[in-house]
Amino acid sequence: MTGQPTVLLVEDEPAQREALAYNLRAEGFALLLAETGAEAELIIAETPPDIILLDWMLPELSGIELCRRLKMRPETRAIPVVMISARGEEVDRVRGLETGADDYVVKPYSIVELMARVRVQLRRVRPASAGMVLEHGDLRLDGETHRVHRAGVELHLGPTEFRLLATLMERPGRVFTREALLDRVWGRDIYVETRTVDVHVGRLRKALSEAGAGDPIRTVRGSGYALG
Amino acid sequence: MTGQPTVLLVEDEPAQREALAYNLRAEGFALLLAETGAEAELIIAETPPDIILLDWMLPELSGIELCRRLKMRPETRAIPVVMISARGEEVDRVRGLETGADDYVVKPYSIVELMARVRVQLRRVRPASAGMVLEHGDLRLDGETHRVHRAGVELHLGPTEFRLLATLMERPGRVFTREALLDRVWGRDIYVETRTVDVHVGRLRKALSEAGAGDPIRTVRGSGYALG
DNA sequence: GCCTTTTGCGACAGCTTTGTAACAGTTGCA
DNA sequence: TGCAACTGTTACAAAGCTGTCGCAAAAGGC
Repeated sequence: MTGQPTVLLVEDEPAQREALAYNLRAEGFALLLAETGAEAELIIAETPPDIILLDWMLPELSGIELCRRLKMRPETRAIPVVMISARGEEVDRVRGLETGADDYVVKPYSIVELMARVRVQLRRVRPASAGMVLEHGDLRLDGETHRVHRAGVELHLGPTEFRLLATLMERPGRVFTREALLDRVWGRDIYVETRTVDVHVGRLRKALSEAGAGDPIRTVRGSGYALG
Repeated sequence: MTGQPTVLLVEDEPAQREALAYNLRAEGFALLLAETGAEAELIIAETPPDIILLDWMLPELSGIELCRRLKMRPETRAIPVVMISARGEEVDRVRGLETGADDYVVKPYSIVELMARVRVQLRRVRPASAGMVLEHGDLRLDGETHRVHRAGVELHLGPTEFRLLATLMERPGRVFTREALLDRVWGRDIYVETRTVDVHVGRLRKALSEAGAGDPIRTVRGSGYALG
């Protein structure tokens, strides 16, 4: 269906818009631009983007209001919205997320961080494993039915263990650091102890061992974990 | 282990400097700032950074001249320099690299791209960081899976031995002094006995000997060690 | 050949990293 | 409400790795 993901950037200030647009294009995204909330709504109706970058302060229809509207309609609800705000108060962060925004960036923000957040949101919507069937060795993970089999035997995993296994299976053999796993499995801004990863790997191993022999997860001392 | 890498940013225009500085900090780099070439030289002498971001246009001592100077002195030659330029002609690109700059970015540049280039350069200096596959003779080291094979046989290395081998394999034939190895494998600020290197080379040799015949590591009496 | 310097390497104590059970807090649901 | 499943943290033990020492062996120097 699509090549690169489509990003809708809604920002009224020209300088900001150009800087962001430049970096988004350089990242290889297909770009849609809107200066006002109303304009954004038209574009969304016509060409639904994969993700929306939304400035908080907009003339006419404010970003926060637009976001609320989007999250009300079922056909646009699924599109992730990343809010960009000049204000940094905690209140705003909470309010921003309350309106249904999926993530939130406060100026001055790091472009690299923003790009990372965009990528995280995109991964959420079109994750490599969503609807995909991952196979490796005697393992089989179905992203659509959320079922996992080992050597034909179905095994029961909790949500976190499922995502953990899916992440490892996306790139079999590759070593993931605990930080990378926290990032991909738990999410960027959640703070959890590094060691929590170990515990979940342990749980995953236990579940796997009940369906087949041998440990498919490799511990790489000093670095992290890998599949196979 | 090693702390975060130190980046020296030399840029006279405040707006540019602040934007870059912000993004570099957000990436977790330790940051040194200089506004002029002369200032940069002082800082480099005092606290050698891991990498230098250098604006082409600088008052007093121009970026290109500073770069040439740095590449002349042996003690600063190894520090990678990434030039930032306002002009985009091919001529300049070539000239920039001719002066010894390791990479080159033309304004307007994507911050993400710049960061990527910085990381590439850092990886060159700090070994074994990324997913490179190094091969030499019957040896094969995969940075992504952290696996090492000799003549097809997998061998098990501890983290330090792995990094040591990776360092040697990055420049086969080159003789590394014990100090250089301590610097690259153990990290700049850790103090360990010089002789510790010998012990680890010994361990590495032992591990290698279990997978194949012949010692691929050469001892250069009075100097250090080299691969092949 | 003898003496000096340098390197190889076994041994070991101490340390860091990892595995795992236990526990308390949460959430979702009947 | 109570229950069941799941989560994150902690503490402790086990495993594995590290750095240093000491002495033997090797390599030069003369």
